[in-house]
Amino acid sequence: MIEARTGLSLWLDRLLLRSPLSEEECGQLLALPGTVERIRANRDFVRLGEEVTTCCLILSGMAGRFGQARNGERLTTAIHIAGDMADLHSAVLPTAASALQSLGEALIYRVPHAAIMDLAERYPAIAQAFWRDCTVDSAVLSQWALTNARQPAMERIAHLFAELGTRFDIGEKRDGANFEFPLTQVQLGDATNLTAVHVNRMLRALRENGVADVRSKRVRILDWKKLCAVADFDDTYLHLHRPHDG
Amino acid sequence: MIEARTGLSLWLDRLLLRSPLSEEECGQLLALPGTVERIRANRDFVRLGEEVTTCCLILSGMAGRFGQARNGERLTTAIHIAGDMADLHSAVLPTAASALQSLGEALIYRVPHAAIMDLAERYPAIAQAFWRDCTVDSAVLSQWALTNARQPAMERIAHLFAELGTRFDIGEKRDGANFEFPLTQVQLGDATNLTAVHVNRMLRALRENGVADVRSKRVRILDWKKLCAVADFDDTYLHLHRPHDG
DNA sequence: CGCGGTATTGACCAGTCTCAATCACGGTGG
DNA sequence: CCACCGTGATTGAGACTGGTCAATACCGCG
Repeated sequence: MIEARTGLSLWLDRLLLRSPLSEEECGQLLALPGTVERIRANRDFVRLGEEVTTCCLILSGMAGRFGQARNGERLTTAIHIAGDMADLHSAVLPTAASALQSLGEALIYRVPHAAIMDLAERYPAIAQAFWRDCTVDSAVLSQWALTNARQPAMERIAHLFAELGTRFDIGEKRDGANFEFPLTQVQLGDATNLTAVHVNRMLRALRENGVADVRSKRVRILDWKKLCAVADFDDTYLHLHRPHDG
Repeated sequence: MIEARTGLSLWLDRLLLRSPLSEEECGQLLALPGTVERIRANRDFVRLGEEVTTCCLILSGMAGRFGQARNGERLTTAIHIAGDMADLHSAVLPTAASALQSLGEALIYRVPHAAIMDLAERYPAIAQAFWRDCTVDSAVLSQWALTNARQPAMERIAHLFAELGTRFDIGEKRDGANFEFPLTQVQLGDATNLTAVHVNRMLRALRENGVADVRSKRVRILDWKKLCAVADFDDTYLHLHRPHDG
């Protein structure tokens, strides 16, 4: 279970960025029980409307959260990377309003709601940290909605890359300017509300303008400044910087 | 302060739909301190990026939550009615990521974060209720994003009316098929991601098809069945029905 | 080596936006 | 009591972003 431990600690690091927790509380969080599960590429591992009893921590790979219209069209509303508790919200709202799909192959750690809620009940600071984390998620979603609604196609795609790059840059040795990106162009379209055809055209434009090169499941950001300018990107909404220190 | 008491009790009713709370806990919630404030029509009363120290309970009127792109364009991400704690999330994330604007004239009750967090710390069940409520808000936002992204103009507008009608129908004598709606067509466009011109054309179409009549700050739903069909509306995402009773 | 899924490109189409003119209505001052 | 004014509503004509349809190329894998 070394994998799970690493994932929990990644997650804890992120919680600590936003909420102060005592030694004891950290220990309790790192000791959360669960089971590791390997998810094959592009599989739904939480289905829409399902009654869920666990939260899913991403250990490796990526996962998309998405909603679905009655005609079956999907819209990805969040992309989760290793160290994200993808559906912490399900602990208080177990009927999945949005589903989860692996993007490429992924490894997850399923933590029972019971264990999560038990900690929340016994440690007010942990409850607050959970609440806050869900709130940040919601802020990210709100930005996502704004970008998808108000920006043209290229800006939307650029924004997604800028967001992911920034998140990869935090707290790890991963390179925010060159990261694995296992989404197909269709999936990228689901996230940016575009057709695969148009995604393709925009990726070409981004490459030709020397902004970013997306190829063979990998994003290479060529010019971070240009990317942020194109994307109208400002990372404050991600709340990845401690409010009261350096 | 009779007004404030009524608003708090409306809010409590909604909390109780989703979370069980003891007599004592209900009493504590109803006793939350705060100050009543009258907001003139179409005024921002929480500005973007501002450090907030209170949560705003809507006592009467309507308020819009919105995000803003750097070019100043707004996107309304939620519409709040009387009895909604519009920015409960600000209690754990005081830097306003989205602003609040009165839609028409409104009356609000500002509750200090300190009082909210104090209750959350002393009563785990209250903390959980708050967390759950923010999560429902997030689910609503997610549906909003899906609708705005994937549905054509008329469906989006219809969906908004269906959602509001449903929310008005709960727990009060207000009529969900005929309610005050003080938004201008520009503001309605901000919420549905359309221009005022196109909103106007779609409202006409809704009227001509006998679905809904929107005129002089009032929505009249002519045919609820048709409206839901047009809107592809399903109210489960609002979580307005108690999970375990009738 | 062939197959299935993915990527790429082109030609054309459609929903929504933009620009612009006109209308309706509530409030104000004379 | 009425002319005036400003905001919001309504309507038309034309432009543009992104979607649809369709053909072809690529690539990993059995």
